[in-house]
Order: sequence, then C-alpha cells, then structure tokens
Amino acid sequence: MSRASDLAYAKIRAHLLSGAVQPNEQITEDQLTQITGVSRTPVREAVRRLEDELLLVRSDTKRLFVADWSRDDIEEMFALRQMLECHAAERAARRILRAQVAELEDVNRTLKAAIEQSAPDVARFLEANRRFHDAIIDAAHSPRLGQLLGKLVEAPVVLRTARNYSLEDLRQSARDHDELIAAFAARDPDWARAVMGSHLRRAFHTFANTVGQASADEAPEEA
Amino acid sequence: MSRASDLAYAKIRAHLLSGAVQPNEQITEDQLTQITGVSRTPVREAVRRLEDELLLVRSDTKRLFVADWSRDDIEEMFALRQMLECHAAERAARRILRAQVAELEDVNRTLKAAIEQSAPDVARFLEANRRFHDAIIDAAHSPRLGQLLGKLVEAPVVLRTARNYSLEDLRQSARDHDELIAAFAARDPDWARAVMGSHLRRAFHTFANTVGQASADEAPEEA
DNA sequence: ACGATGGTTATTGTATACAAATCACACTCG
DNA sequence: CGAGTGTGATTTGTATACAATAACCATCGT
Repeated sequence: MSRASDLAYAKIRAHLLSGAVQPNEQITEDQLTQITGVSRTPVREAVRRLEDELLLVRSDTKRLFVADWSRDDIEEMFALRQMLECHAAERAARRILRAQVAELEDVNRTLKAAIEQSAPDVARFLEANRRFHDAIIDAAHSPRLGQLLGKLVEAPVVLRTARNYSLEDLRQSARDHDELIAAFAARDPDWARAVMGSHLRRAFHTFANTVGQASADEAPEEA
Repeated sequence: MSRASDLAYAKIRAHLLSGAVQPNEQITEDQLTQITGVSRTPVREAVRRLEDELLLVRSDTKRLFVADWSRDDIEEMFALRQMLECHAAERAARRILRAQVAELEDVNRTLKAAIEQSAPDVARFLEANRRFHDAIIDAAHSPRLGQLLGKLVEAPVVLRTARNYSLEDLRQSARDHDELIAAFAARDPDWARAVMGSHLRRAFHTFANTVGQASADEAPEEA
C-alpha cells in the first residue's frame, strides 16, 4: 500500500519468520512500532494484512498473538490452495495466449538456472516459482481467484523456510512446470488441472516431511 | 471488530447497496465520515473490509471508487463460491455431528416458515439461508475455508437485492436443503457435493435471469 | 492553438494524544 | 483458603492535526 505501511508489513513479517518470536506469544502494537520505526497507524494497517494471512491472530478480546500453525492447519491450507490453483490451471489452459506461454517458458528457464549450478540458489528458485504460479493465475484471468490465492500461498511456505528442499525436489518441480507448459500449449484443461494437482500435492508432502514433524504435531513443551 | 468501525462498515455498506451511489463514482473518506458520523480512522478500517469484499476499489493512485460488478465478475464470483462451497459440503458430510444435522433441520424449518405464509418474507428467508450455509461451513471445520467464503458470499447476493425470487425458486431452495440434510445424515460426501453444486448453479441462473440484464450489459429481454 | 509548467486545492497517509476496554493482582468477605 | 471485586497498569480503539501526494486549473512560451 503506502510507504510506511508497507515497510511495517515487511519488517513485521520478517520478524515473525525469523523465529525471534514463538507461536502463541503475545505481541503488542507498541512493540511493533519499535520494531518497525513507524507509528501505530501504519502498524495497525500492516497487522490487519498479517491477520488476513493468519500469521497473526487476535484473542477474543482483541489482543494480538503470533499464530500457531498446526499440522492440520497447514494441510488444510495446502488443500485449499490445490483446489483453487487447479481451477486456475484449468481456466488458464482455456484462455492462455501465446505470449503468456512464452513467458512461462522464460520464467521456468530462470528457475532451472537457479537450480543447475554448483550451489542451488533456493531464494532465486522460490522467486521464479512464485512468478511462474502468478503468471498462471494471470492467464486464468480471474481477479477474485488471484485475490483469494494471495492470502494462501505465501504464509506457510516461507513459515519454516524450506531451504532444505533436496536437489531432486527442485528438479521435479521444474519438470512439473515443463509439463504444465505443455498442457497449456496444447490448451488441454484436464491435463493442466491434473498436473497442477500432483505438483501441489507432492509439494505438500515434501513440505510436511521436511518441516512438519518439528514444528507442530509434537507439543511445544512450554519453552 | 470494534464499535465505531463496525458501525462505519454497516452504514457504508448500506449506503452502497441503497443505490444512492453509482458504480465507478468516486467517494472520499471525508464523505464517509459524514455518512457514518465517526472519524476517518474507523472509516478507513471499514473501507479496508469493503475493499476486501470488492464493494469498493481503489484507483492506481489510491483514490476510492464504488466498484462496478460486471456480469462476468458476478459469474466468476459464483463459480468460485460454488467450488469452495461444494468442497465444504463434501468435508462437512465426513465430519458432521448429529447435533449439527439437527441444527440444519431446525434452520431449514425456519426457512420454510418464512416462505409458506400469505406473503413470503424474503428477508427472513435470506437470513435463514445464510445461517444454513454458515452451519455447513462450520461443520466442514475448516476456518480458512470459512474465511475465504466470507469474502465471496455476501457481496453480490444482496447487491441488487433479489426480492424478486419467485415462490417456486424459494421452495426449490428449501427442497435442496432437505436433500443436503439427507446427504449429511447419510454421511455421503459425493452426494452432498453434487446437491450443493446444482443448488448453487441454479441460484446463479435465477440470479442472472432476474437482475443480470438490468445491471450489466446488453441482455436479451425475454419475459 | 497546444503542450508544458507551476501553483492551488483535494485526498490520502502518518503521527500523536486521548478514550475505552481489558488484564493482573491484591484484597475483602464468606 | 477461595471466590468475587475494586484498582492501577497495559493494551487496543478513536479523534484530530499535520505531512505527503495526486488532481485540477490557469498561465506561459513556443
């Protein structure tokens, strides 16, 4: 949105993801003004966004807490994302333009380049991956859908930053993208939907396997 | 949320739906403070909510306008709602408790009572209808899903208030609800999903037929 | 006449002071 | 002891003044 409010959003988000705070910990707006360096007004605006993304939650009495994502929450989120993004893929396959297919190819080239070097650059991979999926939503030509997905995609993917994707995981993603592109080029909605479905479902499992057990299903013994 | 902010939300919403303002008309925060009687701070909070629901939109330069829902927008909205609510119905069928089925029956009795009198009470029908669908989402036990649907459901259903549902439309809705309840009682996810699908799809067409042509673009008028 | 330019007004963004609500905790009364 | 209850301290909600930005409009130079 605006300068201070965006800054606040970015800083608070980074703070939450940095692990400096624990789930269920209370956090006051005043603390956030200190962290961000802006006044409470833009902080509150940023907080509202983070509440939408469920990184922050309010108690019944409006006090602010760091959200605790249980494994069920994460699974649910992935399921919703899968449903919406499969729909997007199907829609995109019907409407996509040549230029947009070309763009997807381009982005996926960047993505592969980020992987295929001595030390895979996961940050660049994630960025390219995001652009790839954004481009599909764009091609689906459904602003509402984009808006809904916006709330879902970012949150837990970066929550416990998944730097520990294996090289093989990354390569499989790139191959999925190639197949998606093929489905789009063929304008085959069923194909696109199916590929997107397995792509995201696999992503969920690798995510769950690498970080799932550490964060959630074991009770945090009141650190 | 809070007192003034909720009041502002309700008043602005009512103002927008009253037809006193035209789509694409600019509307300033100051005007809204006059309409609502509260200061800009809670007005801005309310505006953010209404932006989420796409009743208000901002220009690239942050100026505020009354949203214009094209027929495509409405159709898209219904499609998304259908997708999400079918999912909810399926999920609910797996998890619903006896007490919740009983509640659905109760709500649907109220709904029928609103119809079956000399002059059908559409307001009461809509209220009961909303509670029915809310109860299903509740039973689906997926807070995220509920959150997403919240943004979609209200907006256009009331946008051009569909007071012109025919009695037969209302009765068919009640019958759909009965069948949904049967599907839940049988704990049959496929059945529930299918009924919900046709229920909402029909709702879309009656909506489109009664109000579609007036609001959006050209439309073959046929009695 | 036409487009660029500067100043003026309208509108949104931010900071801050204050009001209302809620919590924590000691204290009373049973 | 233990459950209610009042009180000071925290925290969130609201109003308002001011700052920054964008739109508007008249003027100027060509």
